[in-house]
Amino acid sequence: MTQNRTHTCNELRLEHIGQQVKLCGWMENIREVGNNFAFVVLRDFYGTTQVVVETEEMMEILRPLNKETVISVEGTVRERSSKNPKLPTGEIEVVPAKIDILGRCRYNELPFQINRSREADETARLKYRFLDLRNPEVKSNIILRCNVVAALRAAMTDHGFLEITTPILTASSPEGARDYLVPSRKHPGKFYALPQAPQQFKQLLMTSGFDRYFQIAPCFRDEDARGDRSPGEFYQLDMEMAFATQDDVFAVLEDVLPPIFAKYGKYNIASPAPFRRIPYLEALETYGTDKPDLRIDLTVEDVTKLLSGCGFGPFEGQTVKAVVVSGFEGTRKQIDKLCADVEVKTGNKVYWFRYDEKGEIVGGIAKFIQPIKDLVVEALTLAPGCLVGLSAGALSVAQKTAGAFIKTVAPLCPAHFSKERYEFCWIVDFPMYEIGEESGSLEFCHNPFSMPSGGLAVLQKAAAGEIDPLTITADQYDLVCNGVELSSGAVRNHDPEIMIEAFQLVGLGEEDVKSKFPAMYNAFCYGAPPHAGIAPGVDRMVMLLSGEESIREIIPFPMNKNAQDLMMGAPGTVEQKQLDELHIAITATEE
RNA sequence: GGCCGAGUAGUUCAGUUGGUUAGAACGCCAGCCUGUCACGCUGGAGGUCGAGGGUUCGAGCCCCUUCUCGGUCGCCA
Repeated sequence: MTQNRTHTCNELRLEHIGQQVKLCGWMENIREVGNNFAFVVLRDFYGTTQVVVETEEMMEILRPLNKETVISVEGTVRERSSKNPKLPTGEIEVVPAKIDILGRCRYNELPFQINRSREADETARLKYRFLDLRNPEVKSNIILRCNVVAALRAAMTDHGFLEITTPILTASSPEGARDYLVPSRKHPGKFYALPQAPQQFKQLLMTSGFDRYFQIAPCFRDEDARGDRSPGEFYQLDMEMAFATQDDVFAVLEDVLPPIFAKYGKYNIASPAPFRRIPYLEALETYGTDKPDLRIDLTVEDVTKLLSGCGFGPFEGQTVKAVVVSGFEGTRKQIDKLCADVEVKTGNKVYWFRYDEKGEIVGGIAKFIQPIKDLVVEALTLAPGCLVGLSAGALSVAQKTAGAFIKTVAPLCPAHFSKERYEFCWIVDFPMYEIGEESGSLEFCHNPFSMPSGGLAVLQKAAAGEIDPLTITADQYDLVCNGVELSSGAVRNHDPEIMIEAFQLVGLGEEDVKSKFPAMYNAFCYGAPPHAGIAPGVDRMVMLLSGEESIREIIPFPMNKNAQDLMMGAPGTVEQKQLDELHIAITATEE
């Protein structure tokens, strides 16, 4: 009995009455109800158990102890005389014969109260994350994450995928995000980089003949944080399949994800396979975004012809988009707030009018709509009692603003927003090229690894001027769930000739391909299989499943917005000797 | 880097038009309490109002600078 606990703090029930047991845990609370009488709540990973201290001998041990001290309690299980039906162990209590102190908590005041840590200041929580994680509510997200990762591993393995780890110390990649660099001791002036993704390695694995690869892969990008984007590092369910088409990749994730979302998610309904597939341009036109939330049944309609000449100044010569919200019951105040919110979010104004219960056009820009009322009612098939949101500007501005309007108005209209579910969709047919905003010339729209739809022939037509390169799409796709972009993937360009042709369209050549992606280009010259893959973000998936709004809630030891680990003190200074070994000279410091 | 918001007790917050000794709740400490379970009751300690400067007879409050945190945009093939 002196060595190990016999039970956890969530195990004892009526059936254990009379047994001698040993429990270990943290003293979560002490309720003294008399001179020689106190209740101690003992907490471990599994739950809590009440310990009753009713002798002077035990009280003497207990009195000097602060909450959160770790103790072991040996004693007898007894039926409570007043039971607590709210607790799984609420029918019993343990009467101690022996209490040992295993780890004393030296402080009688903590940075925050454990069971209310979620209300505490973010900085304090991060600095004392080990205390924050004692809070069962905080801990549960980490447990959820473990379960989800385990389920993903099991499902991928079931589908014949091998988990293969790829290097963490690798070479800097020329495109994409800022790299985290690691100086080389043995090679002065040279650096490793932490991988932004295992992209090239997984493609090399395909070239090596591995048929189905996956990895819960750490990825490192030195970019600024967001609410749903942790700075520095994040995890992806990275996968790649040889001899695979877009449909093959879709089939795997359509099989793997819905059961996991339904089982572990806050909502237990997930859209079944096949997920809806929406071409990129159609998504922008219909939903005003390339990551639509399909739980919302509101869409954007083009009303340029109908309204650009209605006499309302901001519509003149612009693209005008409308969103019809039928059965809108919000107040005028809500409409004003709604429009203000969208304006803040997008930087563009939203206009509106209502087609009220009496069939009158009222509110907002009603004055301009009134004269063409019948046309508008017919074109938008308006029913009495609806709100119409309008946006105007260049095509993409009008689309984006209408999309933001949909997202903002949805929470006000339960009839249009079936919230308690997971709705997946694929965004497909991304354009291969775009005109760069800064350069004004043709650039890769997303990444140069994707196979252009139609392959070499299409690229050659574009090079010959027979088609506009901007019309070329790539076999590239995004996975979107509830308005959150979970992932990008693509059928890869595995053909050196097609790679060179694709690069030539943006004014680069064979030498650029070779110098930017030497290993991959070289490997592809030795016989590469067609292959395709995708890499859904694990952190974002867990956020969706837990319903948390901050990414920090689902990471065991998160960094703050400024990429600092306040608990460990990273980044930190290092000794001069270390710098010397690495041939590094510091040219600027903080403070 | 731009913009928005916040910073007052260990914690979460209030603090009116600039005016007496800066308050509450939780936590902590002490006392009382033999069935609590957000225990209860009584009392107590605890403050560089983020920092610096300015205006004023007088600043938590107004002005300027600055730091920190959060959100957002840029950025994230």
